Amino acid sequence: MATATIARSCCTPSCTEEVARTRFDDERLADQERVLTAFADPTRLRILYLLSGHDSLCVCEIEAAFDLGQPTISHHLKILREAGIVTAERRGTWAYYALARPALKTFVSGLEVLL
Amino acid sequence: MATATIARSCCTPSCTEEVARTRFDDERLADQERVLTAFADPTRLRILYLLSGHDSLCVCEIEAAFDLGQPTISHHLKILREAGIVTAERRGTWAYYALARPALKTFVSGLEVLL
DNA sequence: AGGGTATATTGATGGCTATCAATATAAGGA
DNA sequence: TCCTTATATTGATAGCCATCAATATACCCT
Repeated sequence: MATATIARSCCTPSCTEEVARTRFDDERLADQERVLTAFADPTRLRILYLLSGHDSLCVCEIEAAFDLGQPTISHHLKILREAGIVTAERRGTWAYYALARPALKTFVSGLEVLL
Repeated sequence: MATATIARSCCTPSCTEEVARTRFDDERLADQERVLTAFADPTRLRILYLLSGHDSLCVCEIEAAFDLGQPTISHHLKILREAGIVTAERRGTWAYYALARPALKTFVSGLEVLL
């Protein structure tokens, strides 16, 4: 019967070396991180859910769903815009926001490579 | 020929009212937000990518892939653990981390309802 | 042109968090 | 038991960001 060998290092040297040498695709990760940061806020996540139930919504309607000042909502919409996951269209005095579904789909697919 | 009517409000009253009345599933959203917050950090995102390429990794190996102190990596691993997207197993002196793939899958599916 | 409404921007501020240094805990070997 | 190594926790701090008040801009109507 073989005696159980006690490991004297946590992993094989080759694995340790390979992990230590890992280089990341920084540009791709920066994009992904921008979207993730846009998602990772209670208000913005709720805005996205709001938009998912409608073709598009006017800013004043979005405002009405929250107990937050108008500049705050405008700030969040800007972050969502800059992350590329919502679109904004001006019609007269009003601005209409909608999900950028293709970009969202790309983003979710990007996460799936982790699985 | 019909004269173009100028809108005097941004949307239909019924839509505006419905949006204003929107109630969110706060508990579900809190879970989702915890995972999103765990994702939305450069170091943690990279840790997840590292883990995705291996069955499991020892903490000291993860440390070696970053220019950060050991307590900082330990802090990030804790956040990932508490979000439920990685698992930790102690074997002797070492701790091995791995992706919690089922939880990740659930999370990604949760995002897909937005599409 | 002037006034009113909708949205965006700016500036200030409090709270959160990524990081580190120091310390604590856990486990194994002598 | 003592020492060493691996990991976790604690405490302190600097930088970031969500929020608001004030202001600016854009657009429409008269």
